[in-house]
Amino acid sequence: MNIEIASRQLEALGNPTRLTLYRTLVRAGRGGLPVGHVQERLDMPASTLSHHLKRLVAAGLVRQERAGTSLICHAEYPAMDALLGFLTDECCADECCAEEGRNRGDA
Amino acid sequence: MNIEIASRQLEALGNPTRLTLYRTLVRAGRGGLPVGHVQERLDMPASTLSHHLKRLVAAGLVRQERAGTSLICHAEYPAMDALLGFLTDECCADECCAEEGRNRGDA
DNA sequence: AGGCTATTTCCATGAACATCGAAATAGCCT
DNA sequence: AGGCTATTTCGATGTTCATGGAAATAGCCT
Repeated sequence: MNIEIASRQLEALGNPTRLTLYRTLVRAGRGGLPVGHVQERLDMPASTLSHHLKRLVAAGLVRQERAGTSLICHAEYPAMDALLGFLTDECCADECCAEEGRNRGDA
Repeated sequence: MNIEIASRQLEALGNPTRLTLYRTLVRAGRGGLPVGHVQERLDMPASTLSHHLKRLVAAGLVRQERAGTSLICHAEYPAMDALLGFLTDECCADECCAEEGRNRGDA
């Protein structure tokens, strides 16, 4: 993980439509969801959805798997974990945070 | 926390310059860092830095405190925690994730 | 092959973003 | 007030993004 990848992933999530889309996939769990199903659920034009989905895939946050004419979309949980870890990673590293109220591990 | 706020915060972090800036503040810990200090450390024009900082403040991820002519910037840790929580929040909610490999609480 | 469904790519348009120099402001100190 | 430092706002420019209709592609099925 590095700044380039992390910022690209955060940017991908930093749009209401895409964040909603991503959360829909996160909620869907490991089974994933076909594109068409997502489209119905979120009620948006197919081309718009496809663009956003492409961004999420390019960022490595979503994986797609073909199943006949449908494409199943899955949230890439490990990627999300890595991203979350990166954000809290070196918290207070320049200060050596020793107080209990605010550490990176808990909460 | 809601989609609007979360996506705004993620968007704020979704830029390499701003993410670097934010991480610098996260590393700095509760003591914070004056704008000028950040500027020297990241070596960027003051106006550019100011714009990015404003975005982070507007997103609620950074707090600023005046100290004489300097402005001390702090990472808002609670906001980060809330955001991170939001991302993993309803993981698999539509599927009832019961397997051990992938839950929202751990890791 | 022909038809059908699912999804993507092409294209265009308006909006928002990133960057940074120059000028303006805020706050101290004498 | 005058001068000094720290930081922000203004203004301008080029870039990227968001959106969605229309056309193209992918993959099945008969």
